[in-house]
This record gives sequence, structure tokens and C-alpha cells, in this order.
Amino acid sequence: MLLQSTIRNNPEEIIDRMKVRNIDVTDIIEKITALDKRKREVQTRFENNQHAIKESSKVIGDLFKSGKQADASSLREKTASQKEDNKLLSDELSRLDVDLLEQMYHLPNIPNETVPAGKDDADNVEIAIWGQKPVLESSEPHWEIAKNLNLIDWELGVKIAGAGFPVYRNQGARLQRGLVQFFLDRAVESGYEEINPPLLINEASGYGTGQLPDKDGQMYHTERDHLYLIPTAEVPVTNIYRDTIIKEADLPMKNTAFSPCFRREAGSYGKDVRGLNRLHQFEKVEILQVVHPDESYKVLDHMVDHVKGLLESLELHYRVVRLCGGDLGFAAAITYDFEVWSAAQEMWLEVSSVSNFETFQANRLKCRFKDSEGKNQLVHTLNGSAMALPRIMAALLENNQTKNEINIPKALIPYVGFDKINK
RNA sequence: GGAGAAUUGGCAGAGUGGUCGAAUGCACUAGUCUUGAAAACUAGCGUACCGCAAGGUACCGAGAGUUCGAAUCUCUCAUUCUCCGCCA
Repeated sequence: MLLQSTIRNNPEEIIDRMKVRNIDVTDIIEKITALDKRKREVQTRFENNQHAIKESSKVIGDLFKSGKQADASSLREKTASQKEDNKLLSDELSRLDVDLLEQMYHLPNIPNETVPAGKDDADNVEIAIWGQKPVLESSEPHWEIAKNLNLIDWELGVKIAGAGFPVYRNQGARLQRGLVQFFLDRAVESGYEEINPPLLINEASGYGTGQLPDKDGQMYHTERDHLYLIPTAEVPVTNIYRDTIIKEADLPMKNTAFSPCFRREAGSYGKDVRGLNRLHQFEKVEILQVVHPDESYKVLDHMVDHVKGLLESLELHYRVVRLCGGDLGFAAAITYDFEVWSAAQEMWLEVSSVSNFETFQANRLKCRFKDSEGKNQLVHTLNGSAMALPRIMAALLENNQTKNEINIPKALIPYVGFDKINK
């Protein structure tokens, strides 16, 4: 959520900057400006009346004590009617608050200056590329490999849960677990504190990171207990910092968390969702930092480097793209996507997304730090996947296949306990 | 799942209808003293919003209510603790 003061002070600038996202926010900014103005008027009147009522109450108390019953009673009646009038103002004030917040929730973050304008992923800008496309002697897609080698049982997943819930078995399960361990170890080595968070979250946490109110259709919901299954560990881990004031000296906070992620992702079909490309349940290791505002862009670079390091250790041909405005997530000021080459599908697969949210999340979360002058300032938050497992697995299976086997990259061998999977 | 008790500022802990945003202690910050430190003393020390400011409003687990006036009374919910039941 943007700061009210930002909107109040620079409405035109916001409208202009949002064009990078390919959206026109003129209407919403006008609504917010009007609501904000009205709210402040009503608030001032309400508070003045409230003050008068409080003063009267004190006088009534004194009158009763000094035995002036008659004076007290008449003042009491007068105050009661004042209070009734003020109830109307207070009701209007609450309504304005709700309306204003509702509008604020629908305004996305302002893109950083370096974000290119654009409509969709076709306008993203490739900024780095590493390795090269492998030359394959066999080019089965990963879903065939996984099925033939009994690494993943797709039908069994359908039987137990439904489409999008694969069952990993044997070396498939082992590979998955090894990758998790590898990613977590690398994050901990880089100074991230490991967190094992709740997989279900309450409503307040959903609002804290912005999944609610807008994207509740994307989360699984447990009706009876009003809890949501997490779509990413970002949600529970970021909410660690909801309603907190951190000591400046304790910044940055660095956390990593492994978790299954649950996504309903309704309504998409075709090759983009085949095999491991898109699932209802998948596993991911997330990295997250809460930092001083002056540091956040430096930290963003560090996080990008961390993810690069992981992909290079896994010897996967990848590229980094800077998301254009139209493809940028709602809360992000800037995002770098990492895509690995899927050699049999012959397409790039997104495996990580690293973003700086600046104060957008912090404002909703009310996460501040006390600066050297003792004033509370909003922190900047950043997070990134490091990494999402299924597409890494897809790329590993496809890119490392020969006629007879799948080769495991060196860095991973100690984690999985085998150096190849025989066909 | 059942019964009981509790929830106040960073922590501990007073406060049961009237001037309480809240005593006191600890912690913390600044100063005095000291060669330095400790101790002692002095002062400061919650959050948010409105306001140029003076100042004002709100918040004592959350929400609703009673009252001229609520931390204090009523209702609903949440959480924690103790006991019983169940259980990986």
C-alpha cells in the first residue's frame, strides 16, 4: 500500500509513473484525493466536538461533587444530545476510513525509474544470460522422462488429490529433497536465518502481504477455520514483521524458508501447464530481507547474485530479465525474473523472481525501525525464490539427459546420493 | 472437546465508574559527578492520525454496548495458563 502522504503530495506524478505499468490510475487517484479531503474535514469536526463533550463531562463530575445537582442534570442532558450528533460524524468517519482503505488496496506500487514501460512479458528486457543451450542426443520432455523412470506418478496424484498434485517417488523424491537441502544450505551460508513457518495463515496475515482482499481466489481456503493455505512462504515469513518496530542496529533481517506452496491457479491449459510447468502444490525455498531504505537496492543486487550462484552451481543455462511495467507484480517496485532453459520443451521456464517492494509491503504490515533521531520509519522489504523446485527439476531432467541416463550436476551429488539416474 | 483463571506501555506490575495515556520498579537515552567505569543524582522515555503551530483525537487483547464520563460495568470473539479428556 502506498503512503497516503505520497498520494496527497504528488498525485500527478503517480498517474504519470503508473503509465509504465500500462494502467491509468487517474480515476482512483481522484477518488482517493476526494475521500482523503472529506475524511480530514469530518475528522476535524468530530474531534472538536469530542473535545467539547469531554470538557463537559469533567464539569458535570465537579458539579455533582460540589452538590449542584440541578446544574449537573441540565448540562448532562445537553451533553447527551451533543453526543448523539457526534455519533453521526463518527459513523461517517468510519465509513470514509473503510472506503479510503478499499481504494488504497487497489493502487499498485510505483515502479522504480529503471523499470521499462511495456504491456506484457514480451516487453521484458533480458539483462544477463549464462551458459548455453545443451546439445541433446535424446530430447524427451521431462514428463515423459519422469514417467518412464518412475520418478513421478502423475496418475496417482490425480487419484489421490487431482491434477496438479504429482506424486514424486524413488529417485524423483530423493532429487526433490536433495534440492531443498542444497538451496537451504546455500541460503544459511549467506547469512539467512532459517525459518520453518506455518503453512496455513489467518486473514490478517493475508492482508499483511497483499494476497487479500484481491487475490483470495488464488489461495486455498479452509472454510471451517477461516485459514488459507500459503501460496508461498513469503506470506508467513513476511508476517513475522507485521506490527513491529525494529532497532536500526538489528537491520537487516535475513530469513530463508522452505515450504510447500499451494495455488489454485484456475483457468489455464495447454503446453504451459504440462508436466511440472504449473502445479497446485509445489515446493520452494524463499529468501527474504527487511532492510534500511538506503540499502535496499544494494541488497537487491546481492539477492540477484545469490540466485545466479545457485543456477550456476546447478550448471543450468539461464537468463535474467527485468520485468516491464505491465508484467510487474502489484506490490513490487522492481522485479528480476530468472528463467532456465528447458531443452526438450525448447522454452524458458521462470524459476525465480526477485523483487524490491520498497515501503509498499512495510506500510501495510506496519513494519518500522527507529532511526538515529528516534523517529519511526518504514523499512524496505525484498524477497526472492531461491528456488522454486519443479521447473528446476524439469530443466535438470531434460538438459542432462543422454540416451541411457540422466546426469546429476556435481554440486548436487552429495545431496541426492547418486550421480546419475539410469534409463 | 469440558471446567476454571487471566490478558494494562520494552519487561514486571498498580489501578474496579470521574481530571488515567495510565502509579511504581526495572530496562533504555541524555546530563551532573568521576582519570575511566560503577554507584548516586537530574531529566527524558508508547503508537497512530488531524493541525503551520498551539494543541487535539484515538488506543489498557479485538469488536460491539451501557453512561454526561469506561482500563474499570455488560455482551461476543481471540489468545495464554491450570486441571480433565483425546492424541502424533
